[in-house]
Amino acid sequence: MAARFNPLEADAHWQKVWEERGTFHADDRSARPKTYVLEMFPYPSGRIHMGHVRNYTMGDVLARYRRMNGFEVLHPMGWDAFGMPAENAAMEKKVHPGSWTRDNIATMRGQLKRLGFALDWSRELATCEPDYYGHEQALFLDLNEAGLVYRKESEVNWDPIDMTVLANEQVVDGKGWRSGAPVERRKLSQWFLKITDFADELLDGLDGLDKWPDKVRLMQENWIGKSQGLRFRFSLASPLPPREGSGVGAAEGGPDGFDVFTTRPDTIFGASFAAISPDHPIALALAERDEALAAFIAECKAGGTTAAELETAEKKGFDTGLKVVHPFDPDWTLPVWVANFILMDYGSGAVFGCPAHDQRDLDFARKYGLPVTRVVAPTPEEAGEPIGDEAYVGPGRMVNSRFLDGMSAEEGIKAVVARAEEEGWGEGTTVWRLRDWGVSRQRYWGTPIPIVHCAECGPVPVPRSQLPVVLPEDVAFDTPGNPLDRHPTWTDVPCPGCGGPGRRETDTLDTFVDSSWYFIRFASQPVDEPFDRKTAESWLPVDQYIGGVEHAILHLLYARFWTRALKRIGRLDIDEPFAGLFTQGMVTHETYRGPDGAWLSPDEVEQKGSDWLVAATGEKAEPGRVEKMSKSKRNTVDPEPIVDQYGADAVRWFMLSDSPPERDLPWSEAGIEGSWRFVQRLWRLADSEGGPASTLLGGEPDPALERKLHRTIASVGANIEALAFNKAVANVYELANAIEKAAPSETRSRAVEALLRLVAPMVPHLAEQAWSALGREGLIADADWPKADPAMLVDDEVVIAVQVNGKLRDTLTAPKGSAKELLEEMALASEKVARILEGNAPRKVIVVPDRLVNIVA
RNA sequence: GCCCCUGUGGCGGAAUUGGUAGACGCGCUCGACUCAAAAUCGAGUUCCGCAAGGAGUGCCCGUUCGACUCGGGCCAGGGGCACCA
Repeated sequence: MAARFNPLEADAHWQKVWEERGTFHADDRSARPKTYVLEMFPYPSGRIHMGHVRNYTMGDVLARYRRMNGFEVLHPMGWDAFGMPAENAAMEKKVHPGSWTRDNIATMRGQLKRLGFALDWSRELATCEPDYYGHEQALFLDLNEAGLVYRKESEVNWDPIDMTVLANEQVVDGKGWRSGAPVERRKLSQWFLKITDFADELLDGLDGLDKWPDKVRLMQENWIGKSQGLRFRFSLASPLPPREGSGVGAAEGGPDGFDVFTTRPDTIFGASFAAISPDHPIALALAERDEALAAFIAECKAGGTTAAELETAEKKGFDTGLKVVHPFDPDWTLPVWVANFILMDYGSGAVFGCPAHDQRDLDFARKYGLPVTRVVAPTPEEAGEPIGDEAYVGPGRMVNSRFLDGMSAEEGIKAVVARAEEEGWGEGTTVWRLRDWGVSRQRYWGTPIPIVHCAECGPVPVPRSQLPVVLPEDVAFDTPGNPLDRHPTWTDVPCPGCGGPGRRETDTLDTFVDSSWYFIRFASQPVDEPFDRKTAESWLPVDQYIGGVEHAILHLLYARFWTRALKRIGRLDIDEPFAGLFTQGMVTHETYRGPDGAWLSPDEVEQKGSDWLVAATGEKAEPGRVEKMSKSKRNTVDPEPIVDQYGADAVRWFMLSDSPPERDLPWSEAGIEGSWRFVQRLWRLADSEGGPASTLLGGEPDPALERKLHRTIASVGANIEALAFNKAVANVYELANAIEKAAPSETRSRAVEALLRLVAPMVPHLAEQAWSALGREGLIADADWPKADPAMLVDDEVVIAVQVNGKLRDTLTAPKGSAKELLEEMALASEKVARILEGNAPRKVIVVPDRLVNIVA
């Protein structure tokens, strides 16, 4: 064997062998049990970053481990290839988004291949190619036919410079993130998917996802935001006031009331006002003839929408002079205010204010001098207690509430809902925070929405025979806006309905649609349809999905919706797309700032004593926090040169070591050096067995090493299964240490071979190289995972802790399963114990068999 | 504001159901090898203390023979949602 492991040669060699043999091709018709391991596919931004390396290494270890355990593993890779960065690059660098994207894919594919991932590259897909998005268009039409798609006017963030719609995340302090222009609210006709139809099942389905992190389930639950309560109608005590100057009353047929929603109908007798949103139709109608109100509404809209501004925003209101009638008392009227804290797009855009039991309402009431009446009291004594600065939101019994008095709050809720439904002025309802999914994007680089607009027929679906609707290639980005809008040879087509002049829909689909079904296409990719149902169902759901927590809500919720929608329309009988989910932490690195406050890259600084200096100038530098690698903080580390220097295995090993995978991993030079050393150490260990000449014959058995080996086999497997890679790595180190210390023996030879199998999923190139150097048949990738002998997992002797008053004083060794009496006797015989007891008899002795003896003095 | 997570050596972190805290790695110290260095190998490394011993898992209480682990109350850091009625 060579003295050193040479990753530059070995990596390329084994990657070629795996590829030529098709080692990691997933066979749809395999008789082995199937498993599907998937990492979130990357956006082809240009180059692979450390986050990708970490993500794909984790999935790879699991995929290779399952393969060695007899599974047919589907582990595919593709590209989430549509999106804005390609268009931005087109504008800045004068390249076509398509060629920019495809170049990036080529670069990144090459980088991924150098890491030796066990991927089935024959299933590679890119969402920007017609053979993917054409099928997506077909699925869109399926959903449309099923009534799950609709078109509606909706407000969007419009950037007047870039002439495009911005996502909320792209609006920074009310300005476009790129142009810096103040963002306008515009109404546009947009396409929506009816995700709200699935709100209940998406919520209920979370309960079954027991292999998801609780955190993600909770985030989705909050996002879906189910609120149960009462929706009821307030009647206006008098019609809308006369139109100014006209002397005429409210237009006939005008509103005679409005709906409100509450989760606390029990507090109805604590109502002291009604409040409507500044966007409420009644507010808008009143504003037409009331300049003061119009000014107030304008003021509300001017306020910032950032979290910090909302936090400090004052509760502001405007008394309309209108009154509504209390539903339980025709003689009781409440004033109607327009209030800045009422949202038009939640519930009905109107509420009743119960200041005693809602903090917002209380702040509002105190400011405008409205009455505050307690209607819930935690104890009878507190029934008469006035409300101070804090609303009472806890449980209690109803007071000052007529027929509700004495009930619990829960009983009160039921009673009011029952009465409202009986009398016909309200009903128990569920209100969701979840909104329908607006999928229209006024952009070029996305899946064209397969619709043609016709003056006669309205929006008409493109016939399936004409799919895919392919993006035109000849587009220019020298003018802002969507180039599809000014591309007549593409847009102007006959209406599929009547044959008259039609115009293609120029909106493209949100890229989250692309990622809502790619895992299905990976499982089955026929040419003529999106997927073959039987084949897809044979792989799905994804057994283990791994990715960043930043997708905890949107992507994962959309994919869950899409899967359920396909089920509802009878295309795929899968409820949940991802049975297991794991969200990995970020790769972080130290940060530094120079004397001018500018970020410095870590190799621009050097340490001198306890100070950090700018290497070039000798000025003082300030170390910052260890943060997520980002270009702006200048603390990124490009994986490729690292792979050049240390090889794929050292990088992979580092990604798995030390930090628990769900937590952040701090990158360090010392860490990668350590991984490199360990890879070489594994090689020397294999080498110590003498290469192909090693016979595995003769020598004495080594029972201690044997036990260590079997323990390690069991725990490495369990830890990989649990994705606790850092622990699996620690187990491997322990075994390696034990083997190194062991004298040559038959056991030691077998231990080395087993060790290679154990590390094969993590450092596959080294494992193959050593396997072959030891003259073993075939590939270690095809080898079986070693079996742990259960008999070897138990010791025949155990070390027993001897405590006095719970403090460790001594240890003793006893045969496993020794009687309590024997252990107690042995413990009391301890000199150290005797010294502490000073001849006094112990008050009590607790013996935990095979564990400890605790003497209470 | 509401909800959630995390606090263990110089650092990353281990620790079945409450049962020997600090596995494993990094770093550091000393030693071997070397003309020297790197690599490698050996020993050590929670803190205080020469030692005996004592203290110790963010802080304070509590439950227990025994608490990193369970309960109550704080503090700090991170994340999610957010005038959600």
